[in-house]
Amino acid sequence: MSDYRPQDLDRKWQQRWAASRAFEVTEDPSRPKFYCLEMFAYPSGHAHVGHVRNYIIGDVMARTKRMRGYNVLHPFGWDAFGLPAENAAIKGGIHPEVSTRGNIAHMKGQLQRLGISYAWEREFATCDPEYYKWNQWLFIRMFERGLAYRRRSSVNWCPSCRTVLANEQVVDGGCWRCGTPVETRDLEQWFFRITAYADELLDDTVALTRWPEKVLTMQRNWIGRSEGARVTFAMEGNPSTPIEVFTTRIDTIYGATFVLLAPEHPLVSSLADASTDPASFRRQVQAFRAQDRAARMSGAVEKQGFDTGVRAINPFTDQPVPVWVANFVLGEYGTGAVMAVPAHDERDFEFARKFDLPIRVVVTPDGRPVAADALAGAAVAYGTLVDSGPYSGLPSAEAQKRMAAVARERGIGEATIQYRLKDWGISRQRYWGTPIPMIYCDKDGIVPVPDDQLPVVLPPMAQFTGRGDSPLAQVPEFVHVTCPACGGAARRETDTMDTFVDSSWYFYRFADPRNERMPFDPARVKYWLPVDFYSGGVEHAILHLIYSRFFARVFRDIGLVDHSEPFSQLLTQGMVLKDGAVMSKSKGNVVDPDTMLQQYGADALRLYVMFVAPPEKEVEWSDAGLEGSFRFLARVWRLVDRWCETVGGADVVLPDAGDSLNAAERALRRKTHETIRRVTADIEERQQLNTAVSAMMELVNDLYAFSEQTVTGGPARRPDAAAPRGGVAERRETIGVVREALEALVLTLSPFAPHTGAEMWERLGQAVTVAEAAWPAYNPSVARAEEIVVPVQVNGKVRSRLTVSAQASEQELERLALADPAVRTYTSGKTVRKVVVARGRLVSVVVQ
RNA sequence: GCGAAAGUGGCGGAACUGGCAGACGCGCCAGACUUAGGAUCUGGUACCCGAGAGGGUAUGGGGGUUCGAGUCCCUCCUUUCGCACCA
Repeated sequence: MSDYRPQDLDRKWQQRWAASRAFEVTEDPSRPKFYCLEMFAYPSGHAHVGHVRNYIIGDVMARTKRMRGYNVLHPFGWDAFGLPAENAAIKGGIHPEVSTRGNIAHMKGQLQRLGISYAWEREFATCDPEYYKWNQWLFIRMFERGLAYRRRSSVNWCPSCRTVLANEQVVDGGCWRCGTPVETRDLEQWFFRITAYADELLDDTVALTRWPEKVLTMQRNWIGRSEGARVTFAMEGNPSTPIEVFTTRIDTIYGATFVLLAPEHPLVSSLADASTDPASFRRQVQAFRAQDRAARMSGAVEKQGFDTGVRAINPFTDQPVPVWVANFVLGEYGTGAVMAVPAHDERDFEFARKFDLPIRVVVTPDGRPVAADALAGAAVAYGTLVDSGPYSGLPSAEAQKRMAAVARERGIGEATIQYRLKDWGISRQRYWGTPIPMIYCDKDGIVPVPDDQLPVVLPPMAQFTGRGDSPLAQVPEFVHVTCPACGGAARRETDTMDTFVDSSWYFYRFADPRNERMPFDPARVKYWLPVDFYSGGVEHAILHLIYSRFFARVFRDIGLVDHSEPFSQLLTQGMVLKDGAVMSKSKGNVVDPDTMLQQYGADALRLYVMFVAPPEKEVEWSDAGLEGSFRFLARVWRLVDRWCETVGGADVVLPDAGDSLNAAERALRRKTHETIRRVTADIEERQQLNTAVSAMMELVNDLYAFSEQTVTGGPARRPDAAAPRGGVAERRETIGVVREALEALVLTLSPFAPHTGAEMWERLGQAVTVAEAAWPAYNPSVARAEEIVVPVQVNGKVRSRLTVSAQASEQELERLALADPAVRTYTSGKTVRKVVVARGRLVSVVVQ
């Protein structure tokens, strides 16, 4: 008799795995590979059970695939650069390097105590110069290809702290530290030309069949491709400054009765100068620009605008139309100017009604004119053109083609495609990130750092003041450099890269994490990639996953990889809530895995988190549920404890056809194989890990019932009493069947509960460890039931059940059903209209 | 507002291709074993009527297709998530 003491098992097996480097792998062309990856972690200090759920999901997959014969790569690392560490340094004076390394050490310990089967030999952190060197290398390759470029762009600026703020440091429009309202400043910054891949990133989403549709939809919306046309409106009396607009509805251009400019539009400034009251003009523009930041968050912003006093010429009607500045027109999208067609656009309609601007109906459902006064709202549907000169009578789609073609002939526009996706601004005026490897020379301009001088290492910094722009600009030894081209005095770029750069290719590095000559060896990446199973939070549905898809294409075009999509299958795991809210330190509702481990061991926690709900679903944490999983493991433990001696040394070969088995033995055997089938499919095909666990629970329940029936004493009725420990009355067949069941159970359970599984496997007398053991084989002929129960419905209600051979024919079933006494009480005196037989499932009788 | 997903016992959730709704677990009730049990084992547990056998009603509401609907179609309601003036 031995008690279930999971803490001892955790320690024992974790030590063994570490000592034998059990989960390290090498490329092996003779075996199918499986690259299982969970999104790496930001080392915040402590992992809570919400984070940990993701690692457990991945670990169940990895361990299962290993047992299924795959060569499994299951690595882990740290997304270690980022703002929180730097903020902490500003507040508390601890250098980011120090706090980050400390946090990594602690979290690594947490994951190891959970028994996650990582190839720790491959671990790295993005703040390792050996890693970020290759960020810099890749940046230079992108610069060479025109994929990295520099332009002016605005940043958040706190006038009080005199520093640049990241978006997440702007809280309710104010600075995170002092609350001062944030201003906008224009700085020269670096961008990645992701828009060059917009079409490809969009089109290829259809090939991602193993991604959640939700994520693909979000990505498609993010890219936001829209087909339309650019059209030029000349300025009345000033042909040198035309206004270009983008529209998806050129078919409605005869209804364009005014033009709207974004407050940021380049023309606005000169229009202000020319206006009758430049000061008031500018004041209004400034007010609109300020709205963007603060008002946008606080709900619906009312549409506002004012007349610039100038007019533009509608190039199709040749009529002058007023030009207004409007707060709802976006400066960054399209051309920053729109033609307003109030009759056919809701926003324009609202605006026109508010400011009493003219409305012209130019598209109607049937081609018959409609008075503008009759409109209750904008008519946005396609239809037939009216009052549109030579285009009247054409359907919208046809008109769009012809009008775009005519615009092109006349040199006033053309059909074009517009994206919502913008180029990726990667400059960060921060310390704790990858230095951008560029040098500015008065003579040679922008010069990349030569490859052989990489990495550009972050200089140690004594003090973090949180003032000024880029912290690196305050380190003279870092800034002053000689120009690689002319050898003269030059200065370094002092911005660092967005940390999303780090996370956009780390999954390649895991294939070859110590390479000193290249970001990775293409041959190794060719073997391991793409990632077969990638899991992480939905919060990365857009940015991380789209940037990674972008980087994969860049690597492909550089010639380092031969695929376009880095992740074959994506699983977005749901969050773990506590008291109905996401766990967070500030809310004080964090469930610490270590506390749970001390009480119940790693396996109970792992099992519970897998059992409570399907992986994608959000779940509410429950201590009672965890307790239940612990009880289940103890129940399995007692079962194995009771049988291990009997079964351990036994060598019983079960016949394929179970002729010599009695009914109970055959039933147990059937259950065993049915369980293998269900668990395997639930893990591999459906990733429905909760039902895999319940299938195993059913088998355990059956094993208890079986022991109860067939063996005196029962398995654990009296764990403390000197109950006979097997070997008494058992038939060889019984032992064989139980042994098969227990082995299947322990094997299928071990990905979920690896420590308990390994120990029980050992106790069952197995020579190899459970992690190396082969997954149990499913035998369909054993799993098939000989006898089945078929319900019989009369007019849709179940009235009887037939116990028949599984081979019973449809005719047989119909005959038996109609002859059944219970059925006859409902059919007697009535006419049987119809009998439907679903073989093996059900008989449905219709009477009248 | 637009888009997507989801609504099943007291709770978490099952139900694979349209075929016995509620697997499995939690909780609760009872029994056994016990000095004791918050351990363990066994049984019960959707709701209503009925002593019982049994009957009826149930998968957010309403309608439809079908021998048969949690599952498919239409419509409405609610919740969650995403996008939120993208012209």
